[in-house]
Parts: sequence; C-alpha cells; structure tokens
Amino acid sequence: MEKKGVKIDPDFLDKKSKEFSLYLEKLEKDIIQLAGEGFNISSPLQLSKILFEKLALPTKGIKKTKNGYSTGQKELEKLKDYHPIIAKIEEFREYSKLKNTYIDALPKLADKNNRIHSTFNQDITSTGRLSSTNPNLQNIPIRSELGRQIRQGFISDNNNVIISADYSQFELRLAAALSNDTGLINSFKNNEDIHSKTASEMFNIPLDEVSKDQRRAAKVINFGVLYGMSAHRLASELGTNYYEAKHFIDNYFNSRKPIADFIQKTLLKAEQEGYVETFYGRQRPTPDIKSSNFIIRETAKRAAANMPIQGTEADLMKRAMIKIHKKITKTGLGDQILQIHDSILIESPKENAAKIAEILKYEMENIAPELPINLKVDINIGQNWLDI
DNA sequence: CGAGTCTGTTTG
DNA sequence: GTATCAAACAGACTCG
Repeated sequence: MEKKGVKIDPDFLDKKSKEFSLYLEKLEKDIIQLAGEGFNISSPLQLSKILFEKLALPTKGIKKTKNGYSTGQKELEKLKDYHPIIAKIEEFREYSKLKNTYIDALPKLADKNNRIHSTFNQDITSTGRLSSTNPNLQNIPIRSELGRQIRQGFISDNNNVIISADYSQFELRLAAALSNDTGLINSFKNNEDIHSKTASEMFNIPLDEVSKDQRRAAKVINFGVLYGMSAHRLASELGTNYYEAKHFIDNYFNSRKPIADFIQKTLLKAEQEGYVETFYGRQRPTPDIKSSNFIIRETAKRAAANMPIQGTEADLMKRAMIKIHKKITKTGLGDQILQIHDSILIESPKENAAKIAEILKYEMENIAPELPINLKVDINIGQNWLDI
C-alpha cells in the first residue's frame, strides 16, 4: 500500500481550494463585521474573548478550559440562538478544517504520477490496529456532505477502478462472537436490522412496533454503552434526561447478559493477570486498572473492555490483508491501496473488478471459521472514492 | 527558534 | 462527583 500509493486529482482539489478560499473570505468579513473588531477567528483564546466579553453571550452551562470559556463545537451549539455570529463561526471552522487539513495538504504530498504514499504504522496503537501518517488517509471526511466531496479527489488510474470491501457491523459481530451471545449471533445470521432488534429487546416490545426514536436510542447504545458510556452522556446524545438514560442502559445489559458477563470477565482478567488479550492472544497490559485515582482507573477499565473486541477486529483485518495479497496481488489481478480498520480498498484494471469482488467477499467473510459468527462484507466499485 | 502542549476537528 | 474506545493533524500558544 505504501509503495503503490493512491492517486489523487490535483485539478479537482485546486478547484475546490479556490472555491473554499472565496467563501472563507466572505465568512471572515461577516464575522469581523458581527464582532465589531478584527481578530484571529482560528484562535480559541481570542474567539472566547469576543464571544463572552465583547458580545457578552451567556456563559451559563459553558465548559471552562484552562484559559477561559470553551469555544468547542458542543458549546457553540448552545449559543446558536443568542447571536448570528455563532453559525458563521461554525461554518468557518468546517471550511477551514477541510481546506487546511485535506484540500491544500494532499496535493503537496503527491509524487510525479499524482500518487500519495502514506505510512502505515504497525507498532503504534494499543489494540493492534494500523495507523496512517503523513498523510493520515484513515480520516478522510465522509460524515458531512461538504467533507464527503473531498473523496472525489481520490481516483483510479486510466482504465482502472477502485473496489472497496467493508465489513458490515464488524464491532457488534465481534462482540457477539467473543461473548457467545447466541441471540445476537442468530440475529446476525438472520440478517435482522440489529439496532431495531436491540430496541425491541430493550423496550420489551415486538420488532414491528419499534419507533424511530427507539431505534435511534438503541443505535447510540450499541456503539457507546458497550465500552462504558455514562448515563450522563447518553442522555445528552439522546436529548432525554439522566434517569431515562440510566434506565436504557440497565435494560440493555439485562437483555444482553452474555455481553455484560464478557465485560466483567475481561475486567477480572485485567485485574488478576495485569493484561487483556484478543481472541488470538495479542496482549495489552493494563497497569492503570489498579490506580488509586478514580478517573485513571475507570478509563483503564473502559480501555480494557474495548481492547479484545477492537483488537480481534484488527487481527482479522491483518489476516485478511495477507490472504488478499496472496490471492489478488500475487496473481496480478490488482493492488491494495488503503485499509481503514474495517474496510479495504483495491485498485485494478476494470476488467478484473468482478473477479476481485468475488474473491474479496469470499475470503473476508470466511477469514475466521473458528468464530461463532457469520461475517458480512459489502463490495462497491467506482472510478473515485466518493462513488464507492 | 524549535519542541511540546492545548484546543478543536476529522475518521473507524 | 468523577465517565465510550482507538487514532492524526492544524493552528495557536507557551516555554526554555
């Protein structure tokens, strides 16, 4: 992946850069106007003074940092109704982040063939995942519509296509497998909507009576509570009160006994053995589990509960990548160009795409027959990273 | 002036 | 009373 690199479209990114520049200038003008004086919008310290001293916006419920009131996204959201400058600042942050970190940075790193060669570190993370640096190609935007467009700047070479293979619900499937939660395992086997299923069990109602909000709550819980999300944060994410959130969490663990037991077992191991491990034996030491400091100790517990699942995912991905190298690269069909934790990207001549798709799906879905879970892989094919 | 920290934003 | 895990990076800022 490092040697092959991934091709970008510098003309596309240059065009985007100019668009963004124009709009940022306009935003900056508007913000200065609303503030009544010039200042560096990118400086949280200066911005904080403008918002909370000059404009005297309410500070009730605003988090403090070392240097004053916080201007983070969450805090700005609370101020939105008090002043039109807030929305502009949020927009300024979004556009400048995308321009500075991606649109302008990526073309500088390309070689003469317009390919970017990231470094994939194999000995950095505490769970066994890869990490990507210079540039980090594992955090290219996708969640916001504006940011997602940047993916159009990642393209295949002439006559080639990009093929993506993503594990569906990787984390939850691994949690089900490692805890041997037969109910959850069967739900996956039957291809059920897992968030709706969770909601129906949590709220003790039939599957077809699950409301949109109930499904949304179950989804947040499926991703967060597994690793120790507090009732407090769950309440703020769902917009409900603390007691209801606490009730949700209790219900969740009551209806997912095997997962609750698995977490307990993992924590006990961390305390007694001083480490936790993946299904295949990759270890992470857990010295902080015995810390006398509550915050450090509780943080260590959450990290310990998370590691076997995230780490087993990482083990499986690495095993899959080796298999794919053997079946796809060594046979001359195509090259791996990126790995993003639960997802692999291949570049190949377009006439090989169908064959590669078939190999990817089969090899990745059958990478761990020893685990009591069926893995599911989604394949997409396109000319650029936005279309897949 | 360079190294390191802080704040804030991006991803799985 | 404390509270989701795992990463990288830009720009501002501080320190020696």
